[in-house]
Amino acid sequence: VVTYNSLIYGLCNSGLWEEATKLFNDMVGKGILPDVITYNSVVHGHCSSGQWKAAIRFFDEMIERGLSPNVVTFTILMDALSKEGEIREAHQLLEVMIQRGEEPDAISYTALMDGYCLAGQMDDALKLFHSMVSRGLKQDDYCYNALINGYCKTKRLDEAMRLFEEMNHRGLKPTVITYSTLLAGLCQVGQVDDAQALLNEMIDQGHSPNIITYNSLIHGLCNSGMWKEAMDFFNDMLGRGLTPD
RNA sequence: GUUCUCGGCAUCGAAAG
Repeated sequence: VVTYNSLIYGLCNSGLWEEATKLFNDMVGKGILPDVITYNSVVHGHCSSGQWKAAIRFFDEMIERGLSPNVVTFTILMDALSKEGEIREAHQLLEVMIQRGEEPDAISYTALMDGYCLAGQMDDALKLFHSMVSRGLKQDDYCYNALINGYCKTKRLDEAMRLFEEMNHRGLKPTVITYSTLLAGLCQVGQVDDAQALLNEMIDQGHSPNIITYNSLIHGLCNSGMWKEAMDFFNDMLGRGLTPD
């Protein structure tokens, strides 16, 4: 079943549904029953290509076959709902899983928090962030990044920077994603000097800005009409050997 | 050496809705 799971995961991630279905039937024919991981792979594949109906079809089928959705299954669905902006539904799933005795983990919480962050509902996101502690879950760099992104999107750079410092204090290492998020936020509100300083700090800390980092910077600057500064970063990027896309 | 297979965070675009 591990062999089939690996193959089906790969095929679903590439959107090769026909091939995946063939293997799926193949394994059943050989007496190897798809398990919760098989179904999770298929459901996730459909979710990440926006095929919500198909995802639900497999979710239902899985239950019909007597398999219990686990924390990963629920997180896949919550993540998909969050990204679609159906946060109310996503949050309901969190309640459902708790009622069923499936313990949500940090990944589940981040998926839902990200939904609130993308929707700009920062107080709801914060509530979840705090409830992680009461559930004994560790607040990791992923969930800090999601929150920071939310504050950047809502142009509350003070809060975003506060969280950035908090995560440093707690020994969590900011990643290239953390820096890119903040740089984009700073540029969008016109704090170009702060962005420049942070970029320098990032490099000092041994993180190389990538193409997305520069795209974020340039996009933020152009968005606020600062095309000159954007050109500076563009040249900077070329100087670092990055190829614009 | 957290090691058989599944889930969470950043830019833009396309598709879908």
